[in-house]
Amino acid sequence: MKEELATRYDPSTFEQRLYASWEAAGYFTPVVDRERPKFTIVIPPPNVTGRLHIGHALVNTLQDIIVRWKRMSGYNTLWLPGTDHAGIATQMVVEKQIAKEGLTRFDLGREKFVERIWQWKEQHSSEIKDQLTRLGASCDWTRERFTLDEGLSRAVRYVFVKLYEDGLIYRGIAMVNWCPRCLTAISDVEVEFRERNGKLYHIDYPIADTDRRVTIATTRPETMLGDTGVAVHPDDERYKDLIGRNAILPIANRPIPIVADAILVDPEFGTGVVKVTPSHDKNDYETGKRHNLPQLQVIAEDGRMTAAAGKDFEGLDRSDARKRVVDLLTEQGYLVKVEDHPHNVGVHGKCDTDIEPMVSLQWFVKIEPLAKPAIEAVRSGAITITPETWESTYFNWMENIHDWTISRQLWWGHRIPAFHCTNGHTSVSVDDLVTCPECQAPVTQETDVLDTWFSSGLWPFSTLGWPDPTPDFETFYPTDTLITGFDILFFWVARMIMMGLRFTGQPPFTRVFLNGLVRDEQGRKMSKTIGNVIDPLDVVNEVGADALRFTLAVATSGRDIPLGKSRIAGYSAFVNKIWNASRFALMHIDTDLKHAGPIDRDRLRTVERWILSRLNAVTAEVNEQLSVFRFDEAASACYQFFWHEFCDWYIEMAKPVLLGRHGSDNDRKLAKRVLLEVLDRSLRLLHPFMPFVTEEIWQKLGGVEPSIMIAPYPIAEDVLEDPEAERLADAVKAIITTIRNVRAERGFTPKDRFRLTLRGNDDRDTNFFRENAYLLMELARLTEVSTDGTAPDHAHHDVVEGFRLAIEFPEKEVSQEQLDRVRREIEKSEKELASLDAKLANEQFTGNAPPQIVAGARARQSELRSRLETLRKNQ
RNA sequence: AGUCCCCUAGCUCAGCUGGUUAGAGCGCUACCUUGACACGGUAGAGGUCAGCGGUUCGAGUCCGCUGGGGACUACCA
Repeated sequence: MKEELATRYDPSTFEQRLYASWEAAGYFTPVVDRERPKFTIVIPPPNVTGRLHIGHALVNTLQDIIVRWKRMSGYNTLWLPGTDHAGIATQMVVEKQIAKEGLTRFDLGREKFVERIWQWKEQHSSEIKDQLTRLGASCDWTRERFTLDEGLSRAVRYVFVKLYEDGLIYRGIAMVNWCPRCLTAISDVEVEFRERNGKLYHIDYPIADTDRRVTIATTRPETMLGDTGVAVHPDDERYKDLIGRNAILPIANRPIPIVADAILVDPEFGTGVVKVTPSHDKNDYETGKRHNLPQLQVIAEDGRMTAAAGKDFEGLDRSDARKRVVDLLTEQGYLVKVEDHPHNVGVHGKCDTDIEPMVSLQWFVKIEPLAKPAIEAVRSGAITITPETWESTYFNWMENIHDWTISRQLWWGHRIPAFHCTNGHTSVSVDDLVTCPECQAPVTQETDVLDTWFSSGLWPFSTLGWPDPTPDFETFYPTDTLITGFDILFFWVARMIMMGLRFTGQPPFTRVFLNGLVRDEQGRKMSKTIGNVIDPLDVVNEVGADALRFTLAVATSGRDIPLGKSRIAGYSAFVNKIWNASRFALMHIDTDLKHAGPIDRDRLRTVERWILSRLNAVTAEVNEQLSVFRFDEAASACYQFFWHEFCDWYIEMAKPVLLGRHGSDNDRKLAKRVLLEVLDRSLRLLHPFMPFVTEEIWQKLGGVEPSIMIAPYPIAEDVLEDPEAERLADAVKAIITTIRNVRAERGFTPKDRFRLTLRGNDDRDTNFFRENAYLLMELARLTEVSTDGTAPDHAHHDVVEGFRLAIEFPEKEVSQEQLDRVRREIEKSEKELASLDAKLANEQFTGNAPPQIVAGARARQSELRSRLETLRKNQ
C-alpha cells in the first residue's frame, strides 16, 4: 500500500541511499548476452589527478541521461567507467608533492618515483568514483578500468608492435615541440598559442669583406647565437650580389653564408633578409637541410644556453640570454630598432611554458594512412558528429595532419616496448626482451614512455578485453554513442577513430556528441581568478544532484553552457514542485500501480483525455529529442508539461472531483486512476534527468518493478492522442485566462464573483460547457455559467477560441485606462485583419501557399471579424 | 591569414526543412498566505529578431555586404 512522502523535499535524506541500493541490486551491470540489443558508452576517462569540475558534471550527466533512457527503453546497457593515467599531469602533481619533502624525481630515481605515483593513484582514484556516484552516474563499476592496468597495457604494447611492424611507427631525428620545464617532447595538439605583446628586434649583420650591412628582424634575438646562415630571395635585386658571400654574425663574430631560398623568404616582408637558425626554428631547420647549413644548438633541453652559445652566455636561461644579447647588440651598435610586435607564442598547454623547437630523436606515428579511413568514416556517415558543424573542423584537421610524436621523456606512462642492444639494433616486442633477436647481445628497454593519448586512443576496445576476443568485446563492441567535450576532438576522438578502424576494422562508435564549455551567467569562462567557479559537489550538497543535472541538461543545445546560481535555483524549484505535486497526488491516490488495472478509456471525461493526450505528445517529443541529443528540448518539454500543464491546469481541474465537490464516485475513481497514471508516466519520463527524486517518489507508487530505473521508458501510443479533447481543454483554459485577466484589469479581486454567459459555435460545444460549467465556476470563480441567456449591455464581451462570452460585472464605472486598453486591443486586431484581408485578396498567396496555410488565414480572418464586432460592444 | 559560429525581451538562450498572433528560464510590476507547493498562485509590462540590400505570394528563418563578438587551425622572420 502507498506511503506518504516527507513534507519537505530534502535530497540529502535519500540520494546516497538510493544510489547504494541501485548498485547493490546490480542494475548498472548488464548481462553478457549477444542476443539482446545492446547499448554501449565508454566514459571519457577523467585524469586520476583529483577533483571533478563542472565540465565533468556536465559530460557525465549527459551520458547518464542517454544511458538511463536506453536502459529503460529495453537495451542491454553498458556504461563503462574508468580513469586515465594522464602522463604529464599526474607526474607534475606528484613532483609537486615530493618537492615539499625537498626532493625531485631524479633524487628518487625512476623506479621509486613511479612507485610513489602508484601510491598516490591508489589513494585518489576512489575519489573520482565517489564524485560520479554523487551525481547519480549509473556506471558499471564492476568493469572499471585504468589506462595503465594490465589488460590495457597489453593492448598498448600489441598496438605499438603492430604499427611498428606495419611501418607506421618509426624512430627518427626531427624537430619537435620541446617543453623545457617538463623536459619532454610533446605533440602538435598539446601546443597552445597565446597572444603576447612581443618585440621585433632589427639587427644589422655586416657583410664580410665589405662595409655593407643587412638588417634582419627577429622576435627571438637570443637564437641569433645559433645562426648558421642568412637567406634572401633569389629574385630579390637588392641582395642578388650578396648570394654566396658571408655575413659576419655579430657578437659571435662568425662568418655565415648568405643563401638564396625562395621558400623561406618573402621579399615583401620586412627587409627581405632572414636569419637562419636550423637548431631552433622549424622553418629554419628545413632551410638548413636544403642548403646544408650546419646545426648549432645554443639552447639546451632545460632552456639554458649551451657552451656553443659562447662563454658569455653558457648556463644563462633563454630569457636572460635574450636581455644580454640585446644589451651587447646595443653596445656594439648592431641593434637598429625595436618595435612592439604582438604575436602568438606556442606554450605547453599543461604548464604554460614557452615551447622550444628542438631537434631530437623521437618516436612517431606515420599518420596519413590512419587518417584517410578515419576521414572516410565520417564522410560516409558511418560516424556522425553532433553538432554537425564540428565535422568540418574534423576534416580540416585530419586533412592537414602531421605525424604524431608519441614518445615522451617522462617516467609515468606506458614504457615504449622497444629494446636497444649494444650493437645498435632496436627491436620491438610485446613481451620483454633480454637479448637482441639479431645478435644475442644484451638489451635495455627504451626509457621513453608513450603519449597518454596513445592508450586513450584504444579505450573503446582495450577496456573490453581486446585484443582477446572476450565475451565483453564480442557483446559490447563497437560502442554506440560517445559523449565528450569538443576540446578533445583531436586529442582523443580522432585518435580513437583512427585506431579503432585500424585494429578492429569497425568505427569504435557510430555517433559522437560534443558538448560545449560550461561558462558562467555572463558567458565568461570559469576561472579561479575571476572567482566564478562552481564546484558541482557543492551544488549537489546544497540543492541535490537532480537540480544540478536538470539545469545542465536544459542548457545543453550543442553550444557553450551558461550556468549560474540563479539558474540552478530555478530548476531546484522545479524539483521541489515535482515533490509537492506528487505529495498532493499521493494524498488522493488510493491504489498502487500493481493493482490499478487498465484505464477504462470510454468513460474518461474530456479533461482526463486531454491530459493523457498531452502527456502522450510530450512522451513522443522527449524520445525524439533525446535521439538527436537535444537535451534542452527534451528536458524543457518535461518541464513545461509537468509544471504548466499537469500542475497548473490538470491538478486544479481535477480538484473539484477529487475533493468531492463535483461528479460521481465513479468520476472520482477515474480521476484518481488518471492522476496515478500521469504521475507514473511523468516520473518515468523524467527519470533520466532526475534519477533520485523520481525514484524516491516512484517507490511510493507500488510498481511491479522494484525500481524506476528498470521500469520501461514511456513510448507514445496513438490511442492516447485526442485532438478534440485538446481543443476543448484549450478553450477552457483560454476562457478562464480571459476572465481572470479582465477581472484584474477592471480592478476586481479574485473574491469578487460574477455570472458568465457563454455560447459555442455549435450545440456540441455548448453542451460541453453546460456539462463542464463547474470548471469555469471553480477556476475562474463564477457564480453561474449560462449557456442560453443573454447578457446585459454593461457586461464585458469577448470571443475566445470561437466561444462568445460575456462577463457580467456589476455596473461599475469603467476607467479611462480600461477604455484605452480595449481601444488598443481593437486597433491591434484591426491592423492584423487588414493585413490578412490584403493577403487573402492576393492571388499569388492563395495560389501558391499550401492549402492549410490559406485555410488557417481564412479561419483567423473570420475569428478576428467576429472578435472585433464583439469587442466594439465594450466601448 | 584561413575555416567556422554567434548577434532574437533587462540577462542567458530556444526558434527544425521559410507559412497563422516570435517563445522559455531568470529578473521586473501588481494582486493573492486558496487545504501539494511562497522553491507557491494569478495577471501584467517588456522585442523595428545587429544594420543594409536581394530571392520569394510570404524572411527571425535562405543568399550577399557591413558592423560587433567568439571559437578552431596555421603562423612571416
